[in-house]
Amino acid sequence: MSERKDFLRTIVEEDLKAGKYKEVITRFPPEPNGFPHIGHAKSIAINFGIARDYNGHCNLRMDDTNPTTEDTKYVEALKDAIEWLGFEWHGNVRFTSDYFPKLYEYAITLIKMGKAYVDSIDEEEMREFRGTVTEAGKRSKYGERTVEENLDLLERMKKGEFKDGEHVLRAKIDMSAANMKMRDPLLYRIRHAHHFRTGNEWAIYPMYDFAHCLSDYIEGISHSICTLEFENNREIYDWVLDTLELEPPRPYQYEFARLGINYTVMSKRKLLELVEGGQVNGWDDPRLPTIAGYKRRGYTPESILTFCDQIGIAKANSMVDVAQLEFCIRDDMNPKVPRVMCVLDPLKVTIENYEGSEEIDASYYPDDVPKEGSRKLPFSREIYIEREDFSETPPKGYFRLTPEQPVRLKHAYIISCKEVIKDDNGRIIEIKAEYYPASKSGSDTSGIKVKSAIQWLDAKAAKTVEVRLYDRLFSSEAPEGVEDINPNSLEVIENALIEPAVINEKPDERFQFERQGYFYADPIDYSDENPVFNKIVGLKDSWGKKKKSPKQEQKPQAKKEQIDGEVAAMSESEQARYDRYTSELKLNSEVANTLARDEKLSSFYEEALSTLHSPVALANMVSNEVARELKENDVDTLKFSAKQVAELVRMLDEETISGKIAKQVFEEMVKSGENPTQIVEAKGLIQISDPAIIAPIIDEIIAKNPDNVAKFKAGNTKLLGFFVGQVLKSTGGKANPKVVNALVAEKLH
RNA sequence: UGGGGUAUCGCCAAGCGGUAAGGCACCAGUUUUUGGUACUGGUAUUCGGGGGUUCGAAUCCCUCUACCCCAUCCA
Repeated sequence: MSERKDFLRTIVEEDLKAGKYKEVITRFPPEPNGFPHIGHAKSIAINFGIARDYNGHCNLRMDDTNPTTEDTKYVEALKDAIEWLGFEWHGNVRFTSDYFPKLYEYAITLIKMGKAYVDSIDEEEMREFRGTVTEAGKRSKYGERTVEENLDLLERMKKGEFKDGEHVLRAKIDMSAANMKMRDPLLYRIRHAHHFRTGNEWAIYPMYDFAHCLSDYIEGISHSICTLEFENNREIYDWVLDTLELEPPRPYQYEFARLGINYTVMSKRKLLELVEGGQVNGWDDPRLPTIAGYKRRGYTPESILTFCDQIGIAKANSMVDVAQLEFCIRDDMNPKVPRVMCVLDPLKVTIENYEGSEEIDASYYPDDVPKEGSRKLPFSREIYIEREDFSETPPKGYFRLTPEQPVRLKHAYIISCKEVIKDDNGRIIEIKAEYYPASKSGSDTSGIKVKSAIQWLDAKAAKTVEVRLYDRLFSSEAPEGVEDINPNSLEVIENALIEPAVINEKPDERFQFERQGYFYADPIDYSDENPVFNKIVGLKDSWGKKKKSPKQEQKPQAKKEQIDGEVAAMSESEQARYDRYTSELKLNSEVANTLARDEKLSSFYEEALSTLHSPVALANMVSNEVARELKENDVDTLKFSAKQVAELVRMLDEETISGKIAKQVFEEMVKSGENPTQIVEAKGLIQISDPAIIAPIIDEIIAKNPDNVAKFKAGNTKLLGFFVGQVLKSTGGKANPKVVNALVAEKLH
């Protein structure tokens, strides 16, 4: 478990501590209507991860309430994804369809309570009756149906007596609710369709908002975690469970931001378009962000999970950089995978002073990877190197082979270029080279310094392989659709060369092709006759980057100008109050404004003012602290009174307590409604202003923090606050901060 | 436009009135027979803007702005 908690884990811990649930039970509830992608992986990591961290469990539930879009092949894909990621669901796979009978019973209960009715208007009318975001809707006349009528109709709907769309069951809530979702949401619709599990048994199917909360409840879920777009649905979730007066405990819903990654798309619709439009080769195309795609490409489950862990969980819509994912897979591969040599674009090199052949022993792992294993590298007169590793006219900073610059053949000898052979078009077709016999890797006595070591392959022994190079599927950071597709996202190299050990010995299925990247033996297309490797990800390439963009000028974008909107005008009475507050009571305009514009606040203020004539201090307290409490509550639900607030301010005025303590006392009043004087007395919160008491505490703090003293003296004046904070902390907030400030400043100078 | 959310470095993200964590990316240096890895150091005088409260504000109050979600018999 990561030691730093996200907001969901914080909630779970609080609930556990409060004894709200015996056990944490989460669920991963996909609709089986598409292939899971890395966004699902995030949700899986959260739900299964939380269950694991708190010794609870996580269910897998297929939310199969819409028979027309769902299919059993998707449930298999979903199960595969979870297993591949290494999680285990609790018990059997659950299906919302398992609960159809129970759900139906709950619907009947709701009807009997007068909380649901059968509506029989058509879709168009329903839309009209729903109103708009700014206008209230109205209930159809069918809302008046009797319980008996509703019961009868629902039963006949279930039996299949009506056609699709003739009737629906709706919750009877509020057609003028500000939350559109609460305007009598649909609970059931008629659907004469074949369901992949229940067949033709049901003619009616529950809607998400009805089925989901109850399925959670039925399974004993404690924390129902979903994505942000369901925030508005939470109110129905609560309404259904509360209205039914179910036996506690009941689940609560929490939302987090779904995952977005740049240069790709994540919506089911867009993914489907790509697959069906033939832009990619199926759901497991390695360029797709589907779990099947990552798996086929060679990503490991560990790397995906690490990624999910690194990006965190929050509520801000965000777009994660693919570089973060790429880092995770590289980081996972680096210490695990054998290094091997592969040449993608071969250039022939003839070593003119070499006769015969030999086999060179070479470790699969570099010195910094503590793993054992090696293979034989055939070596003879004719070899291939990467075309990019030779340059006749090298750019500045080029480390590889040139007519003037020798290079090491990795694990073998140093060579230098003697002659460049070109064809009629001026294309280089061969290099004539010379090797240094004394330079053999491991026993080099030549004393020749080279700037780099390159991969190479013996011409006769090298094996031909197919290598598939993948680049990002889209060229735009936030692709809209097909028009943003990167035309070069797939490059197939049919005749790459690889060392024979990779094919013959098969030391692993994932490799680092030295200096190129990590590659994976394609699980489907690979055969001994036609080996195929997928590029998982390239190595970091600081040379390639430098070449492409010599200087990446990062101009700091100018701070964007913010336009201030109009502030709503004050009404006449508000204006009158404002004028009186500023002129008569000498309040500053901001405080007066806050008070004057709020009916509740101003009357509270004036009531307090009648007890204590301290207009400014009172105004500050009311417009800041009391305002917070009055935001969501009415005056009569508050536990404290205006009189008590006045009392608190009086203590402040008399300097019995500090402003800091006043806040603390106020919090207490909000919770308990106790008198401020009593709170202060009971907790001994009276302010300490005597320097004789404070000074020794400061000395102690200074003695304990020599580093910070030094930093302060070096000019970090922010640290004054640190010292004041420490002193206040050790006095329980009671030290008079003004005195502390003065004393600390004095002692540190 | 009503309601519900969100805003902290180029990208994620901690932070809950007392020194602006961390990761990715980036830059520099050291090591290196991978221009990889590893290691070291550098990157926010400032938290969407403006006010206010406070000895002290990213954190509390007011206000403005931008973005996301909601008017499927989808989930």
